[in-house]
Formats: sequence, C-alpha cells, structure tokens
Amino acid sequence: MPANPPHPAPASQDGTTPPSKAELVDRLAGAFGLYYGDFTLAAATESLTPSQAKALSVLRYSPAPMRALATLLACDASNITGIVDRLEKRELVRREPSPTDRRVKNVVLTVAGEVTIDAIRARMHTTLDALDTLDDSERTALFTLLGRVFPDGRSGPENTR
Amino acid sequence: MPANPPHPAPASQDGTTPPSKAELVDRLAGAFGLYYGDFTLAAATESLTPSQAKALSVLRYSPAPMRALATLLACDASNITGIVDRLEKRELVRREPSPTDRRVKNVVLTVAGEVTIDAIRARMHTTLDALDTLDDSERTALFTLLGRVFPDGRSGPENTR
DNA sequence: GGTATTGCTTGAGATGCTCAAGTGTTGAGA
DNA sequence: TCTCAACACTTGAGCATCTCAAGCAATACC
Repeated sequence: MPANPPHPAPASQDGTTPPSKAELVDRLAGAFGLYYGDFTLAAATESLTPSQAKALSVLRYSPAPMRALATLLACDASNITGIVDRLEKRELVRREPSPTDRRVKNVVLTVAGEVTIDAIRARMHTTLDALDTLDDSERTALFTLLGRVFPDGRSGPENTR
Repeated sequence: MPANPPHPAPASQDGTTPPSKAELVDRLAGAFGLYYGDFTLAAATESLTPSQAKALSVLRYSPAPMRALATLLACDASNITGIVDRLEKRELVRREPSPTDRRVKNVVLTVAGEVTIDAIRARMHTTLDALDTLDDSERTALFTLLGRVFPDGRSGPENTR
C-alpha cells in the first residue's frame, strides 16, 4: 500500500467539483496559518505576544472569569494567571472580584486595552486588504459560512456570575 | 468621547445586511480560535505541541528548507532548529542536505510523519463534524472564498533548490 | 456539618520564541 | 581571482508559554 498522497489531492481546482473534506481542511489550515502570521505581526507592533493579544481579543467581546478565559483559549487555567499578570502590569486589563462568588476574578479590558486590540486588528493589513477584494454578497457568504462551521457560542454577555 | 462599542456591533444578524469589515475580522478571530483549539487538542493526542504539528502540516504539502519553514510559520529561523530537532528525534521528519547548496538543509516528512499529521487532521472532530453540515455548494463556496482571502502562495512543489 | 468540587495561584520542567553572535557557503563586484 | 557582503543554519541567553501536580480559599451538595 503506497503512502498517502500529499494534500491537496489534485482536484477541485476548477470550481465545479466540490472539494473533498480533506481539501477543505487543508485550505482551512493554510488560511489560518496566514491569518495567524498576520495577527502575530500586528500584535508585535504593540509589543504583545500572540497569546496576550488573543486574550485581549476574547475580552473585547465581554469580560470573563479566569476559568472561562482558559476554556476559550484552550489551555490550562494556571497558564492564564501569568498572561493576565503581564497584561495587568501594563494596565490593559483589570482583575475584578466577583460580587457573588469570592473565588472568581473577572477579567475586564481597560480603555487602553480596548484601544490596543482595536489597533492590532486594524493593522492586519494582509487580511484586511484581502477582504477588500470581496463584494457585499461574498462578504455575507463568508460571514455566514464561518458562523455555520465555527459557531462561537458567545450568544450574549459572558457569564460573569 | 465614549469608548468604542464591543464587537461585534449589533447588526448583520439577519443575513441581509452585509457585515462590516470589523464584524468579519471578529468572526475570523472567533473561527480561528475554535479551529486552533480543535487542532491543539488533536495534536495533543499524538503528544505533539501545536508548533510541531503545524510544521508537519506545512511539510505535508511538500518538503521545505529550514528557512522556508521559518517564513511559513512566521517565526525566527533559530526557532525552527529546535522544533525540527525534536521532530527528527521522533523520526517524524528528516534533514536532507541540499544537493545544490551546501548551506541548505531540506526538511522532509517521513512516512511516520505523514501518518501522524493525517491522523491529527482526522481527529479534528469539532471542525470535521461542522463541515458535514455543509452541502456541496456551500463547501465549494467556503473553499473558494478562503482561497480568495488567503491565497496560499504554494503554487507548486516547494523551492527545495 | 462534613466532604467533594470549583476557581485561582504557585512552582517545576519542557517548549516556544526572539535576539545577538558565530560558522560555513555562496555570489557578485573590484 | 580576491574580497566582501549576503545567506542558511546553529548556539546560547533570556523571557513567555504551556502542562502538570500541589495547595488554598470558597462554594455546593448530601
């Protein structure tokens, strides 16, 4: 039995044959690789590591307890302590004790934190320029399809207890 | 002047109004986060870190010199040395001296490396299950749109000199 | 009330990552 | 040809990231 062929399999280049799932996964991998590079570079202009910027990105939507941050960033809770420590030292983020559960600390973006993550996103030129080449219906389609495949689960303000 | 509103701005939920660029970037960020979590978890089942798995993913397409790997993974070249060291120690990857440029070492997937990265992709259940909910035209649309926004630049076998 | 669970922190150990410096190779110009 | 700049890779220092195990305080459940 021969080794598996390299991805992507030589097909689905003409736009008529629907891509196989492997081809789609391969394209997702490539797309997110480029997105990540763009994001990392933009974060570096604010002297932030990708992890720190990702934390700001998640908090841009809504405050969240440490535990929720760990879940959203797909890492161990103990990891978040250090990341939030460094963000707090730079006053991009604030720990606020939960009024209803004294174990919990809610992490909140400061105004400086808001400005910083917005600036980072505005500096993702590779991604932003590429989005400029889409017309309205294409943007709507991409937005909708991504929402279908990656439902964010953030249906309302985060559970800050 | 009030602080910027949280993302996403309360619009574009009905599918008729095209999303703003900020909303699209926000959705990309969310989608990327979920994809990355899925990928990280799948890589962990093979005892690989995300960076190691990402390197395999890039090499799945074609061998590449260390320098090209650094560019594709958007990091310093000195970083690649350690990552490839660990992958080579596990025999998932091989360094081959370039026949035409003795400075260059081409990194090649071993068969075990191929099997491993294919297994990781096959274990990305969250992503794969979501793709199952798309019909053929939707898959084609997503594939095409991602290709438009994130052209991978890998138009043929990698330049292995 | 007693006990398990939860949220967060700490410390150890490995990896990821950047920067500066060093080695060996290539290539282009005097 | 000789010289020297540029390039590919490696090494080492220093910090950030990440996991795991352990521990503390607060809460939840029986």
